[in-house]
Amino acid sequence: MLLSKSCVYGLRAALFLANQEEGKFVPIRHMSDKLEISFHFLTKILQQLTAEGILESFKGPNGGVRLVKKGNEIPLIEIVMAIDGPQLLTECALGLPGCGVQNPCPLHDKWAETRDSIRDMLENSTLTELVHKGKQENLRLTSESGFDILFND
Amino acid sequence: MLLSKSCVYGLRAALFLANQEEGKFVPIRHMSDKLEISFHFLTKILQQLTAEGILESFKGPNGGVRLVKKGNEIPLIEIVMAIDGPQLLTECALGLPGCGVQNPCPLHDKWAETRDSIRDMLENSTLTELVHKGKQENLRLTSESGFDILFND
DNA sequence: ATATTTTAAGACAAAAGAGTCTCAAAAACC
DNA sequence: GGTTTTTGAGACTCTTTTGTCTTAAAATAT
Repeated sequence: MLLSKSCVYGLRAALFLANQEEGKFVPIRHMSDKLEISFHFLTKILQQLTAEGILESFKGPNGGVRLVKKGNEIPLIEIVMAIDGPQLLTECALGLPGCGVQNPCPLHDKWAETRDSIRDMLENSTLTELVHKGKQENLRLTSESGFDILFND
Repeated sequence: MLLSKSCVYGLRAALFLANQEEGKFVPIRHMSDKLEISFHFLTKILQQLTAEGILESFKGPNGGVRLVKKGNEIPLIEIVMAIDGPQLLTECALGLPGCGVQNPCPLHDKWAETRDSIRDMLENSTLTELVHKGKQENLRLTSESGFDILFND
């Protein structure tokens, strides 16, 4: 698996937030319902994103979480780094510690190329970009429903 | 993590075998010592490769395992598919079941591209190719030693 | 103040991945 | 036949990931 489940849930939630009215706090319970993710689990994941400064949270009635920056300023890589850490883009494909240009494994060069294309994808896709694409084509954010679920309450 | 640890160990062992005299059975104990992988764990992994028809095994003195095909006929993807299965190259990046051209998630197109570049790398690198590269430049197959460990007994 | 709504924190449980161990089965050698 | 060397199969343990639950703390409203 490329991304952990936590990371995937974090990405889905971030896309959800990027589709909301800017600056509005959205309750995690609402997101967990819409995105079909366990409330407590999602809470834990979003706490990480809050700790990393990607989200802001507010307690109490009308509280919730929201993006600190605008969605078009947040590439996917930020979410991935915050949750899964840099391993995906730094680790040796053969698992050898300290593999790098100086002391490579036989796969190093080829893997470095592939890794760069993963990095590029994650750096060059912003939340807003994917939300627009998703809305235009009514693509899916859950196993069943498309982006429209984010509106019909 | 892109590949599971089992898969990485399987790849290292396959490279080791591709560097041995063709047709010779190599005891797993010998490989586990050289590659610094737990004997029992490596045994279990290589049993999978045997079950998948990538290795042949032979019991008793002078027994061991060997590659069924020549190393230059075995791309890395064969080992990866045998151990980790096709998930890496089929699964949706957002974890949505049934994501595909018909019913894509917002990341589908970009991820499909990236995934293709991973597939290409794994399809276009053969064991022999990496062994040659490794021998020429004395690259590493373990955390400490280079390819020369495969010779010095 | 008290009750309600929300996130925060952390204990706990279940499942999957990684790794160890034991015993059986096959082959070779004596 | 018995001993040794090897893989095969499976039970078992440890660790990490995933997921659940409980309680606390902050904010709001009445």
